[in-house]
Order: sequence, then structure tokens, then C-alpha cells
Amino acid sequence: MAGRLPLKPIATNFTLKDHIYETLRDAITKMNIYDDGADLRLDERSIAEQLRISRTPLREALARLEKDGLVSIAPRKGVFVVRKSLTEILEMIVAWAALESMAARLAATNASEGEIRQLRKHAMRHSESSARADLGEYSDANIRFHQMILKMSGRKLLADMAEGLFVHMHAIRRRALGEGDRASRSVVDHMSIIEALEARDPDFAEKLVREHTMRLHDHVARTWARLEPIAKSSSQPGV
Amino acid sequence: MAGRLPLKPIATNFTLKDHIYETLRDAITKMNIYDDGADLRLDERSIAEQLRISRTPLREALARLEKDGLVSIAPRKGVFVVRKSLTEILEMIVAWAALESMAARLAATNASEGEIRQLRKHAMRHSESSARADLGEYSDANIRFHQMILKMSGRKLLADMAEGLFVHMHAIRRRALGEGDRASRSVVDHMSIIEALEARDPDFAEKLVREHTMRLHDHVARTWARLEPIAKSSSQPGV
DNA sequence: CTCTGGCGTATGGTATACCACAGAATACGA
DNA sequence: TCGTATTCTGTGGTATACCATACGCCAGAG
Repeated sequence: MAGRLPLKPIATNFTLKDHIYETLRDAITKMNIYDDGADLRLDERSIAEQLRISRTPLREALARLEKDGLVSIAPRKGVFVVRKSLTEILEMIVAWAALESMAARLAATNASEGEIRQLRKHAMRHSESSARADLGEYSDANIRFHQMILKMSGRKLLADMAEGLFVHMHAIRRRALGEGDRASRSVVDHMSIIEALEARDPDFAEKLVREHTMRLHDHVARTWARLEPIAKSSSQPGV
Repeated sequence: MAGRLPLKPIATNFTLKDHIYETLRDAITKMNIYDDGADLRLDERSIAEQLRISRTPLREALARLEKDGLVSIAPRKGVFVVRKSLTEILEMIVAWAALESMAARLAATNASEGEIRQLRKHAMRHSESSARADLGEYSDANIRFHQMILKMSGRKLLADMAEGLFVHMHAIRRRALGEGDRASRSVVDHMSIIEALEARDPDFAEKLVREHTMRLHDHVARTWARLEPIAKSSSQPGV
């Protein structure tokens, strides 16, 4: 067997519908849904033509996107990208806070020293980007920080459920960035969280994470209240 | 306009695929997945024939079930009802604890007096069924109790996400019932939770709900550890 | 000018036919 | 008899054709 090519089994469980799903999901999360003139309409036939595939797998992909809450399918009317209302955005933040604070609680007990060390390293490496007001980079690092906590809980499901929320938050985050001094406040919060984890204090870690995220919640609620009319101005078909 | 017929809009958004989805979901949650000889295989063609519909809408329904995590679709191999592993079950309980404890926290502040009163009434009405060891009824009342708390948070998303977990727990709960004196312990816990809500104490309400659910978690982890080999004995295709 | 009714077009919904692959049964050679 | 190649069948994957409805458009009546 010496010298055999190091071939790994090719992924046979990758079908067209999966490709399409990924493609569309990325495209949707990247597009700026909340631009006033945004095209929220998705035409099955034209998309199928663009991707050079038939409507059948495309429709299965759309069905999945609908379950994700990214699009809404109105029978005989059309497929539309969903524009989340302020209320829905706030509820997503609450749910996220619930999941991540539980994750922090568990991480305080379960995470290895190495993981915590890595978390601290990550936070310190990127703390300066917030000072530099390099918000693009800081935003990515920020997301990563929270994902690390989710992962450190050792519960994959928590991370997965939160991931489903993150997808929606993408377009939101773009707007939240750089409002007030949120970035620098964020750095401080993160450090406290790390310290609580290092101290192996579940209650405190949970509390800090929850309050950290709920501060974002309150900020959005306060700041965007007047934007709501804009957000729901254009036609949004019922879910 | 006087005397106009009180017509409400006809539900036009109910398609075959929706019917099929509901039908299959109910059927799956009701079947005893964990019976050793259970038929986990779903045949597209035979189901389509039974339901007198074509495969197309059926497949869209199956796609949705797959996203729910109820079935697993293996390309060119088959569609299978997913049998959750002990680890996955435990993670679902943790996630549920996270969501409901957050809901309790919010409910302590937001719930109306009337809602709390209703919760107490519900709990007291059904407390006796646990004493009577009428576990079928108590189980239903128990679920309802938790759903009420979720709802009292005023955050629909929390309830929806938890609902997705409940679906999976159905088959599980059947096994957990009546092990030890869990039922009577449950009644006591519920009363404490209600008192915390009545006292408008968010921290305490959260803590009680979390610990209540995590007790179920620990119980399942302890009791079912030896059952795990059975649960994963039969062929379970990868997710 | 306005309202109403019918018609045409565009869209998603459904049915059906065919394809590609997995896996078992089978045939064949050593 | 055993092992290997091969064929055959069943499964989900994909493409395509057709159907039913939503909705804009326009003609004609009032």
C-alpha cells in the first residue's frame, strides 16, 4: 500500500440542492436587505436560469431558506427575502443572550485552561482594532469571541442554534457598528467575562454575558426605535 | 356597510406541502422511535402513493422535516427518521433550560397579574394528577406549564425555538415519566417558580426554572446512561 | 370620469418521466 | 469453494411540462 495517493472519500452527500442552499444563503446574508430600494423579490425561473439548473432543486433550497426565516414564500405570489421587524430583531438578541449566557455558565466549569487562554489571547489581539476604530475587523473578532464561548460550553446544539440567529444579525450588525462608544465598552465587557471564566465562576460568567448582550438589546431598542417605520415601509408579505 | 357578512379571509396559503408536512410531523412524533424494531425508513414513493399525491410536494415536506432534525436524507440511500443520541437529548434539555430560564426572567417583570394568576390556577388544578400517578395527564399539564412561562415572557421567538425542541422530546418524555418521584418533586418546583414570579424576582425565577430543568437533565444523564448502547444499536445514518 | 367585468400574463404548485448512483443478487473464473 | 466482476433493481436527484391562481390591463357600460 506504500505510495498510495492520499485520497479521502469524496463527499457523496453533496447535492445540487445543498450547493444552491449555501449559495443563496450567502447571497442573501451579504445583500443589504434594509436598503430602501433593495430587491426583495426572488424569481424562481430566472434564478434557475442563472444557476443553470432546473427549478426542482432550487425550490427545495428555497424551502429550507424559508424554514430558516430568511425568505417567505407566498403561494402564487412570489418568494421574498424577509425583512425583520425591530421587534423580531430584539427577540433574536434576547434568544441569543439566553443561549450564550447558558454557554458561559457551562464554559466556566467545563472549558479547559487552554481554551480560556486562547480566548484571552484572541480578545487581547483584537482589542486594539476597536481603539483604531477599525470596526470591520473588530466586528469579525467580536463575533468570533462569542462563538468561542458558545463552543467552550461543549454543547454543539447551543452553538448551532445561535448560529441560526447570527445569520440574521449580519445585516443588522452593519448598522449597529460604531454607534456611540459601544466598541470600547465591548472590550471592557469581554475582559470581565474572561476573568469570570478564569475564576471558574459560573453564576458571574452567566450574568456578565447576559448583561453584555442585553446592553446591545437596549441600545438597539433605543437607537432604532425611530427607524422602525422605515424598515417596515416597503411591502413585506406576511410570514 | 351595515349587515355585511362577517367573512374572514380564506386561508389561501395552505398548500399540499404544508398539509403533508404537518401530517408527517405528527406521525413521526407520535411513533415510538425508540422501539427496537421500529421502522425508521421512509419510502418516498410509497408515502406519495398512500397520500395520493406526487413526490414533488412530498419531497419539499421532507426537506423541511430534515431541517427540523426529525429525518435525515441520505442521497441515493434513503430517508430515515432520526433517532437522537443521549448526548443530543441532553443538549436539547440544556438549550431548553437556557430559553425557559430567560423567559422566566422576563416574565417576572413583564407578565400581567392575570397571567400569573392563571399559571397558578393551572398548576394547582393539575397538581393532584401527579399524586394520583395519572402520569399521562400530568405530563400534558407539565408541558403546558412550561409553555405558559415561555409565552409570559412576551417573546414569541423564545416560545417558537423551545417548541422545536419539544417536538423531539415527545418520544423521550414517554420514557422519563414515572421514574422515581420526579412527578411530586416537579409539583413542588413549580410552586416555587410561581412564587418567584409573584414576587417579581427575575433572578430567582430564572434560577429556579434553570435548576428545575437541569434536574431533569441530570436525571436523564444518570438514568439513561446504560440505555445509550441500545439507542444507537440499530443503523442510524449520519446527519 | 369611474367602476366593473373579462382577459392575458406571470408566478408558484404539482405531476411525471428520466437519470445516476448504491447495494444486493448473481454469474463466472480461479 | 471462494472471491471477484457484473448485472439488476430500487432509491433519491433532476429536468420538464402543465395547472391554477393572482393581478395588472383594458374595454365598455353607466
